[in-house]
Amino acid sequence: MNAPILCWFRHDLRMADQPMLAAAAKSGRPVICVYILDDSDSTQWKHGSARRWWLHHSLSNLSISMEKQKLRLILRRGNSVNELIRIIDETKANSIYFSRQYDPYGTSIEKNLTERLNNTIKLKRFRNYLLFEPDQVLNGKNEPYKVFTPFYRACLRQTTPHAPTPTANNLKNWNHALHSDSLMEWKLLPSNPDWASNFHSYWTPGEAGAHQKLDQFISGEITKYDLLRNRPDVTGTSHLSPHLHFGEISPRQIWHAIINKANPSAGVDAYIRQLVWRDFANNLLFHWPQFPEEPFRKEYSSFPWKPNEKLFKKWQSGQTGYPIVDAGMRELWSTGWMHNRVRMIVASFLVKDLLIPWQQGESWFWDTLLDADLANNAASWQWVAGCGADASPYYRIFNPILQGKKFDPLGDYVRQWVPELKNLDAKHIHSPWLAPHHVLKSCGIRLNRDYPKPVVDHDIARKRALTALEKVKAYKNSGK
DNA sequence: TGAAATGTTGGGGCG
DNA sequence: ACGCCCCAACATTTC
Repeated sequence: MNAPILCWFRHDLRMADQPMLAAAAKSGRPVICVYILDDSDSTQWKHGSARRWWLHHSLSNLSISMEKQKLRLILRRGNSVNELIRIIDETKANSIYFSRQYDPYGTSIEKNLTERLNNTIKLKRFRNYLLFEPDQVLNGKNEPYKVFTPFYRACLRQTTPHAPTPTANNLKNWNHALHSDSLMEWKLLPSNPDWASNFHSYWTPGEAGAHQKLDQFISGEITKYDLLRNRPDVTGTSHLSPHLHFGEISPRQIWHAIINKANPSAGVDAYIRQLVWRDFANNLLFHWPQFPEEPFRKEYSSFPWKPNEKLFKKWQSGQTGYPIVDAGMRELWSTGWMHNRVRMIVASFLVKDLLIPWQQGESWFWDTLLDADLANNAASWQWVAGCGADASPYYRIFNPILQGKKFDPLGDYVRQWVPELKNLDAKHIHSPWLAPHHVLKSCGIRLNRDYPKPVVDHDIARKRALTALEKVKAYKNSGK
């Protein structure tokens, strides 16, 4: 009669706007809260190194929040379905509540669980990772959208995302002995070397940190978001991405907080639009599970990539000789995050100037980004590579010098992350190899010693990329 | 959520 | 003072 409810936490590591907890509280039955670290599948998309750091702190935080309500977070490691069934056996729980995921691995776990349980246990699936459900935003032909803008319009025509669920405060923990791993045993934190030692000065994982970032953003930059979001040299973005990815805050909470607290402005509209991009990426991944591995546009499988470990390492370590690219890659390494404008620039450079397969860049981002999200990562890399669903009609090659001048006009972003160039003036900082000798000398820069010369000449690389593209066109015209 | 190529304009140097 | 050329600076077209 009073069997406990198993509340299975996934990408929703929060207590507020948590419909599964609210529903469990309403039932009056005791709850067992569990998080499972599932490294069992053989895919390459396990938690990346940076995400493991975040996960550790997020779980630690969630666990403390739970203790305040006399709840306990059970940690298990292993195959999700096996562990859930094990806990069912150990506790005689008769329901599992959880939030739906949209990635291939998340959905396959849900499917396996449903099959294994075969209706013996009540499964209740909640929806709160996205604003809109990918299987409900469909075009006139009842097909998923492949282009962002129509998708966006269709979303805005839907019912407004409902208000956040009130936080449950009368939950009863199922107080019986139940094994939990200790978080430290999972060794999610890096050591030898601890490359994340500096992350705490940029990030506060956990629900409170998420709301702090949101409040700051709403009372500050949001009204100018449309103007500032492309400027890596100023604080113009919300920095919510890792919090969102781990579900420490839900997109609905963000949506409603913005609508209720911020003055209507072009900045607000632009930000909401970006939130919907997140839905769009998940929509693509949901309907196209191979999205992280294969080009959406088939003809791109004929693109003559030139994998090159040496150049790839220079890109990873921020030693390409293009300051805006190197600044971005070093920001990523130092902080686990990179400004979105710069992500596009470094991605374009890898894929178009170096002709290195986009999947390699995707994997590096997956390992180093705290906000690494399968859908967003795949959609963004495919977009830059030109093989995505929403590709532009022309082949877009970013010019790293022009992008630098345009979006880091004073060079402050470069100075912050490429300190060897910090004395260079704005005129030369995005192309130090073009600076006169006396300028370099007075700034204490010896090219190829203090800072590399460009690993490729952009003008030549650009022409090479256009030539490479001819293969794709020929393949397409040959009728696939 | 580009940028190169091409076209147009207008000011200044200069014969 | 005039016409001519040069070439920034800006606008439009094209991929």
